[in-house]
Amino acid sequence: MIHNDQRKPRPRPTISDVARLAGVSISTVSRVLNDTAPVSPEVEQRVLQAIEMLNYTPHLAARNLAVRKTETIGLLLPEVGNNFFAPLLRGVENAIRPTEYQLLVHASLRVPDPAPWRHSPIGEHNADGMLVFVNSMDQAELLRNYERGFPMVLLFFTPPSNARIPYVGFDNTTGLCQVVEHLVQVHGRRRIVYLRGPVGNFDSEEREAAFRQTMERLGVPVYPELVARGNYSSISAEQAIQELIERGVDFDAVFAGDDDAATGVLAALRRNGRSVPEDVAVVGFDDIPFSVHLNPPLTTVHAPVEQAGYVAASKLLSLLAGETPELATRLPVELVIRQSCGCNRT
Amino acid sequence: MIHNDQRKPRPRPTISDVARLAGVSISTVSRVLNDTAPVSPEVEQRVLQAIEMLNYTPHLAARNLAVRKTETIGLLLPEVGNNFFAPLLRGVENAIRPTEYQLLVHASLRVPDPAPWRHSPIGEHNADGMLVFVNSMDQAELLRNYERGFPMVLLFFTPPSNARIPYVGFDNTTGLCQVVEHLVQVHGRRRIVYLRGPVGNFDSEEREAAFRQTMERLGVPVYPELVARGNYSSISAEQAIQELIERGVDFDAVFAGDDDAATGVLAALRRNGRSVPEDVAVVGFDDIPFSVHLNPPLTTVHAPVEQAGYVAASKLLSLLAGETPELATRLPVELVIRQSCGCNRT
DNA sequence: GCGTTTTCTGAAAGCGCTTTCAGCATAGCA
DNA sequence: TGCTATGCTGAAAGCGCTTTCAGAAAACGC
Repeated sequence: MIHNDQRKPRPRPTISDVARLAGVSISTVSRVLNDTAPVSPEVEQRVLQAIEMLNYTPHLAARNLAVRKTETIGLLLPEVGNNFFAPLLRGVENAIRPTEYQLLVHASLRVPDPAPWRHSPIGEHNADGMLVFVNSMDQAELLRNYERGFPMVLLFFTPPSNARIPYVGFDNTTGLCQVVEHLVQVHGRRRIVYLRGPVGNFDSEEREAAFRQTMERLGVPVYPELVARGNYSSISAEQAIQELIERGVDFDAVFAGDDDAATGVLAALRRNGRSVPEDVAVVGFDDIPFSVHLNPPLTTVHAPVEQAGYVAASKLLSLLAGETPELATRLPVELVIRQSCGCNRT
Repeated sequence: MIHNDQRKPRPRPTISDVARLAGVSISTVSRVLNDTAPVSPEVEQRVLQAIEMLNYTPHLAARNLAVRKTETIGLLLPEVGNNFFAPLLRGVENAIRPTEYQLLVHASLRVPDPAPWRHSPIGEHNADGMLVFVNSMDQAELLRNYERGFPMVLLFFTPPSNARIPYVGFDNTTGLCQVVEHLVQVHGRRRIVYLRGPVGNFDSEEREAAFRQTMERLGVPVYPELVARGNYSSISAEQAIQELIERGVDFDAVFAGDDDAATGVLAALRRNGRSVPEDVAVVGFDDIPFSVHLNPPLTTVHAPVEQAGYVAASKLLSLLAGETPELATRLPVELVIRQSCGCNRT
């Protein structure tokens, strides 16, 4: 027996269908839908019934057009699949849930559009405001949106100096300071390799500055051959360390850039027979859930990613409510000492 | 000096503004925007210039309303923060990128709306089609959408028997069969604890059935005290194992449900002084990126999550193109043998 | 040179909704 | 009883766009 799977072209019911069935005008239907004006109980009942019968759902695009709001906020990401993307999104969702807002996520991967007039895939044409992740929007467009008064909040980078756009990030400086001090003062490491993040990454640069500054303060030289390029990923970190070892460079500790990179560092070290933390101590940044399960458990700096998402979304929400949230939020990070630095050996 | 940050109420330019500035009608502007009809070069030039000057961007909601398409596809998730959510999203994005479609993501967390007429936060009112993750939409609504002919494809669960909705999932049966055989035939384990997934989870149930079936085929009893409740999370798995140990239950292997759970299992085992894999072998499912970095490296079943996202999105896209994609796709999984089962000891 | 295409353009009708405005009862008040 | 509040409802305008339709101008055919 053939199952009848014809796509029934029965069009979705509109507000007029409901109105007709209920024997009222569309204005009245709209009113019971939105509770914007009193409607007599019996009429309301009829309308509700009609809605039920037709299985009617209002068409959001039409409503948006009429009220000139989209009720959605956008989240622009440079890529997707980053390991701390999940907690970030969770934070954003938590902030948004109690509101009427939807979340529109777009991972750009920067494929520039030939048509000059269609700017970002998400912008004031389809969102009331947006969360902009570092490196997901070029500065020109950022500024253009700002000029227009489009509500935005920045994640993990600061706005150009003349634009007063709220942002949230981590207190990279304190975090780096703590972890470096720990390496140097507690464990006496001096030849510390510094694995950079992606070029142009805000956090990465801030962290490097803090690193150099702290090292200087502690009177430990930053050996040029010990700062290597990474991009916050496991493989690139693994390669970088492999290369250092092959080049015969001597080092007794590595700051991996982030925890993802740290796993790569651990792998490379293990493969080359260097023991952690005896031969070389390794520390990360972020404290992703897996760090505790690494071998050895990773000493790292805990960055409250979920909270960052929550705070950023909250800021945007308050912006949308016409308030003016605090401009800058640097979330505190915390050194979490496990074993990869040399502490807590069993 | 006070920076002037007044939100300039200058309204966004509309197509009429462009038309006026260019000295043409809005129809003409629309035509150059969409290239839907020939426009003389000089006029086109004028329009383009006006667009440029006004920094005009078409209002998507209005366009959507007019063309009766939203150009977005929805992704409905039961929660966010799942560890294989990132690769899934990556797959979906990859499939979508070459198209005009946007991605609207919503993590539900099931807070039922009191208003009966506003169904899902994402549906035919704001998307042309959607990807439905297991447990993110109740069956009634699924069916209602299906009746309406709303394009959907299901992720990791099969539709109710009478609904011909495409879906993609993993070949759980083969995967489980392989891993269990490995445990039993290669390593001679017999008292295997089986950690379930969340109740009502499709994959979980399919896997359990396969587990029992394979065990029977191999002539190994499934001890009731060895099947424990988990929910594909590290903590719950840790608790479950802890409890088994405290109850004095004897076992020599554990199938953890998924890799997240496996980390919990490893932690519990380590804490109780059981060595892996000597005392107990542990295996997972999914092969998330971290599995290789666990201690010991986890033997698991590789599930192509990103591919699942890609395939699902492709199916939806073809549905939207009016084609009829293959109904069911079970992606092949593959046993990846590392050390936690007892192989490859150094 | 005149009808006939062909090319380009604008007027206007919608898309499905909200919202103002006015209208009509009915209730309240004197 | 007449008057103004009050409560409820519908007509109609409009949100910013696309798309038919028809008209004007230019190009073509003979």
